[in-house]
Amino acid sequence: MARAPVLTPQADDFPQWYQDVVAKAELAENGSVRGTMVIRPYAYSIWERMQGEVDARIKATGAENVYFPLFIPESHLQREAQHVEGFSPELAVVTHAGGKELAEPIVVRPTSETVFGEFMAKWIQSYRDLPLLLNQWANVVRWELRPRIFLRTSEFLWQEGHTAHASQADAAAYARRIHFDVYLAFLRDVLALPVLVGIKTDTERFAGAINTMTCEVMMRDGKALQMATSHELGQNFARAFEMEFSDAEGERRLAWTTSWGSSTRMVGGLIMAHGDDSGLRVPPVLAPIQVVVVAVKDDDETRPVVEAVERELRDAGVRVRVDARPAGLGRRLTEWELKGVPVRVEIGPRDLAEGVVSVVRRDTGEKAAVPVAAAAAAARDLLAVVQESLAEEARTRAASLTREVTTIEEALEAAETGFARLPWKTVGPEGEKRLNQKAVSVRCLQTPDGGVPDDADADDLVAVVGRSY
RNA sequence: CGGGGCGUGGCGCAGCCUGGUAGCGCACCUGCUUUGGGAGCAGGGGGUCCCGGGUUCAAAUCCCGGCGCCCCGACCA
Repeated sequence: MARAPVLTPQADDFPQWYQDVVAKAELAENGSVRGTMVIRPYAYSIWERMQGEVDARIKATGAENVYFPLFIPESHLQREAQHVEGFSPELAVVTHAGGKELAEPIVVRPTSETVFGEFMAKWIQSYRDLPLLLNQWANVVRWELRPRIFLRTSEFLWQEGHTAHASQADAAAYARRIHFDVYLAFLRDVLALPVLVGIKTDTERFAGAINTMTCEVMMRDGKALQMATSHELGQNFARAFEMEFSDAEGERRLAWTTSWGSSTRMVGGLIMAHGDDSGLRVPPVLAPIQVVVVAVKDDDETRPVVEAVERELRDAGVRVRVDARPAGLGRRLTEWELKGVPVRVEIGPRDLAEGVVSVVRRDTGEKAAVPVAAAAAAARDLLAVVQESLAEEARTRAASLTREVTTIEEALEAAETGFARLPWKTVGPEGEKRLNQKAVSVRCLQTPDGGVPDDADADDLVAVVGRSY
């Protein structure tokens, strides 16, 4: 049956499609201050699911949650030279409070390396205090030139981890553990995304870091989105904040620190990596609502069946929602499609007369008539199928839009539709500049087998280049 | 900062050129009928026309000056 298009088709205008989804699926709206956003209940529930999954993985690495203040003295930020330089253009600064001008301006945190540095320095006296593994869930503010809802907002929500270690090797190993066991695992297993892991080039590296690792994901329009980063900060922040400890031999030594973060940007990535012309497609493992049971008509015949299927699903541990609202059926189905609920069970008189219900997959639209008694099990079993199918589709798409090339010219051409892979030594800082002039960037450097390089100067590094958000 | 566009009920827009009762679609409220893909009919409510000044008998409309927002590029999770 022909359905009126609800959204601007992706092929017509991808950015417009994105805005349409955000609005029509009731995910978020612009706030009253430029660049800010109001996150609506459904998107927030997705974020809460992300938080839960990421938080559990962070804690499994041994880190503990804390909370640090929103305000940072301006002088703090200036303690690490590259750090200030990197962030000062996008700072929001408080100059007045309590009705008068402040003696020292207060910065609204754009990230918290500096405050964490100050306090971690106080808490670390001995090698026995190391490693110190902290994480916080917070909001940060960066006055971006061009805001885009979820992808780049002036204020956003994230988690930022800050750790201190006794040796560079330990810091490096921990940063990698976070990168693989938290970020890569979450993006791959929960968000069903194909992830490129690698390191950033000098120009793309975090301000103040000696090494930045990234998780890059291709969106459906072929552009890249950085979905999480982990930094080795060397001793730069430890030095700036005098983070010293006595080692086993009684020698005073400087700690090695890391920081790592992932943000509400991931919601935007989820939308753009899996969404189709009918709206969001939320992977079942993540979905706040995994199955929606729709009563075609809320009458005495369907109600008991709806309730039975709901109970059975709930008992099976499925996150289920019943929709027996009086609104027209078409409107309701459209809404659940926009919101990307992975599986729908439709229960109505026509099916019930034959003892069946309809079980529908959101990812493919495939519809099956299933006997009432088997409905809940069928819906539940579909969750794993949809999860894998979304993952496979994203994998295939990314692979088909990635080309192995040998020259900058070819890379530029490939970047018009997706990614290009080529030897880093044929790009180099000069080639990187040329790419940048055409709005193409080096997303990451990988080992030939797609791993994270341990040696940034290795001869055989592969550069993955593309356009990005 | 450069380039485009736009400010008119909650949302999307028309009206402006050529000044004269503020309009349409969606949404909302009430009732009835409906419910297998954005329901139908009937009735109803809701407006500092971005702000300030000017011209005029009369300004959403013309003139001057502000402000704000959105989109496309350079900076970034």
